[in-house]
Amino acid sequence: MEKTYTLSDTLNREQKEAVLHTEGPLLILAGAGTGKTRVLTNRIAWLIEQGVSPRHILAITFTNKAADEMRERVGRLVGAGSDQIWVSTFHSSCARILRRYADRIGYQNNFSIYDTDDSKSVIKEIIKKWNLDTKVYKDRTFLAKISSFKNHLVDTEDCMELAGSDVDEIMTARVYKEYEAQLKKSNAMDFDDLLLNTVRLFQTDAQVLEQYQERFRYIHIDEYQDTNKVQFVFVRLLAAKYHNLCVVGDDDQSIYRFRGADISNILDFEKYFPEAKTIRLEQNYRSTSNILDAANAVIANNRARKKKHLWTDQGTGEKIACYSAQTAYDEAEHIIEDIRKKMRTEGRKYSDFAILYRTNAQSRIFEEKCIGANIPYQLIGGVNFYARKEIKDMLAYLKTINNGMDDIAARRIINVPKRGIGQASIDKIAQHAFENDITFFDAAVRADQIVGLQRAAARIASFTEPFFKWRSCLDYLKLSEIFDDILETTGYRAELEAEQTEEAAERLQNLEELRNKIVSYEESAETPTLNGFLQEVALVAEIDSLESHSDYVVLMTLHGAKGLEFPVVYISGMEEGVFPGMLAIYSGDEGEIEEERRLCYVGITRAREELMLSWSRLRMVRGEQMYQKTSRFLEEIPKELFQPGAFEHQEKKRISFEDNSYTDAKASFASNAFAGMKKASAFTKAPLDYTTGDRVSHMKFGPGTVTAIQDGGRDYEVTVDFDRFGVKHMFAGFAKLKKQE
DNA sequence: TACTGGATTATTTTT
DNA sequence: TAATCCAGTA
Repeated sequence: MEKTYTLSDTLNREQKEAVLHTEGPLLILAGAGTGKTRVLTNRIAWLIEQGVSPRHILAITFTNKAADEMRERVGRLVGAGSDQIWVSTFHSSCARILRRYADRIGYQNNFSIYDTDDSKSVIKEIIKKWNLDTKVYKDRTFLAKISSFKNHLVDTEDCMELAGSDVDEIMTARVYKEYEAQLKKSNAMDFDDLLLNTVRLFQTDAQVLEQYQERFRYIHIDEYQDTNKVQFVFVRLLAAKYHNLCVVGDDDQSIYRFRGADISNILDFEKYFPEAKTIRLEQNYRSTSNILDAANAVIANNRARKKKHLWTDQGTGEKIACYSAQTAYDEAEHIIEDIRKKMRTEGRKYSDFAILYRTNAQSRIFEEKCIGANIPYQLIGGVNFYARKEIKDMLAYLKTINNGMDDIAARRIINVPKRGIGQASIDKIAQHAFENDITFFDAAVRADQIVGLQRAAARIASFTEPFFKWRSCLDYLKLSEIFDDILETTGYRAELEAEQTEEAAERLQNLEELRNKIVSYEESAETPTLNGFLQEVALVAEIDSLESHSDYVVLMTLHGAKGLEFPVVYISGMEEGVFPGMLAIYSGDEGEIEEERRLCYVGITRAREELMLSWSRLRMVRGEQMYQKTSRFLEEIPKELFQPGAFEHQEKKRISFEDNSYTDAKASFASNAFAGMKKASAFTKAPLDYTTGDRVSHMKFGPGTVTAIQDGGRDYEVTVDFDRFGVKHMFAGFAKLKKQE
């Protein structure tokens, strides 16, 4: 008992309340940095302390990394037994359940897990097979729609019904149906299927459901604001028996609407569980008040949210820095320079810094600058390790060994490395497989019986034959040994070695790294299997690779930063069209802008002590230079929170492409930005209807006289002497000057 | 069958 | 800009 006391002593009143409320549904509204992880870990520890078996506790986290951390922290609190708790992500949990029971819903338990690339390949095949016009029907669109259907528990039948008589919708429904058929035939599930099929399993098999309800009597869901419909149903089913469901979330940090996250899950929690208790955590232990005030000011502009008051007693701290750059290059340089300066003057470590940006495409410049400045950095996101060609190739071999029905995997590697099997042959095999309703691999095995393939048969056999050997070796050879044999037997390694290029060397190195991962899996798993390895690999997130104990500057997207914190945070690209992104602006949907604003809130609240916001006037967007206005989010932060002088300096540098008024109506702001962007990107120098000496008028600055016009390449740079505001330089495309008659 | 080069087109964010 | 696609050639 006394152990529990010390444990609760480190908690504030609300936190303690949340820890002690163990029976019945509980909603913890935990603002950024209010110690929700501490509450969760202490709560789990308390449960165990109360005699609840660790076996009966389930905790769903957002990433594998968060799961590991939580398990470790609970372990430190309670000692032995913590390894019995299920702590994992939604996807891993479902995969684990399905590995046992997928056969009850018509799959084999060794099913493959398709990543987005694989799914895309399936869609592409369908589009090709049906000769659809690729101008009209995009794989991306189908994929997004199918994913959305699955997240909303809409099956192919429902989908067809919903489509009504709309031609495009009917086509989508047909593609969806075919896609499902393909995956089923390949004994494969995509990411969404993991959840959907678990729900189906629970709904069709009362015995299995009951078993897991009994097992998970105490359920915890972290980042609840980012759950979608299927996840909600999954949770509801599991909790239906004991009702001991504790969810933690912050509606202001919901940033995954695009993948189906349904904010009403958290907003309406009390509706679904009328007996629910709600506890709000509002004391922030992370940031200084300047940072917190900025975050609060930004998020206050959102309408769809629960009002809350986050506060801190960490002191006011440093004011917020900002930097207005000419180019993205300049911006990166300044940030890197700032890091170096702080390393010298404040005695910081590299790992104190995080550079955040809206899109992965922005990362490259920072990478370059870090290399140039000799700063060790860790890039999170971008090209996933497991998405690299050589990795996917080798995994496809492993998948084909594991699940011969996996057509996507088999097709991927039938001619990799080159075996002289061309598209024509591959199509014939696929055709034969289709006609005889067998798998692609099996069709390849009997290539010698397929009309027109006799000549290629030997080459195809050289592909299929080794698989029989590998499959029979599975029981007595180690995974890593089979891996080595694949590299040798297929000549994959030899082919790369022969290339003698830097790129090939890098690929070889990546393969070595993959081998290391196999070895470490073999060492850590209690019963290592090929199946298990493939599952683990399919569900790792980029963020899982973040090494929090080593000394690196971290580069990542704002999304990636969720749940993390850093002493010093840089948020770059604070420009309309970048952040908020142009899709959000174009959509005209205020909800989209609000999502971006939440993302901004998440970004700001990552900072503990120092925050710098930066933007660039000029930015290269898909090969085109674009001039953009500063982000509206910047305007939403009270000026007095910024470092004194920071803005005067900006004003000068910013000249006046289009003024950003702090007082002006926000509404016109958005439409201006839109107009400006469109001009900057879409047009090439419309002829001007005024010349030097003409009287013109500007929307904001009023009347003035044109004193100079300079051809700036893409646009004219116009100098105007305004009657009331003095001389300003501006680009004609932005200024929208009207000639006065 | 494999490779080259020109054309085309795409852009959030991630399990 | 960068990745992907397609047509024509070896």
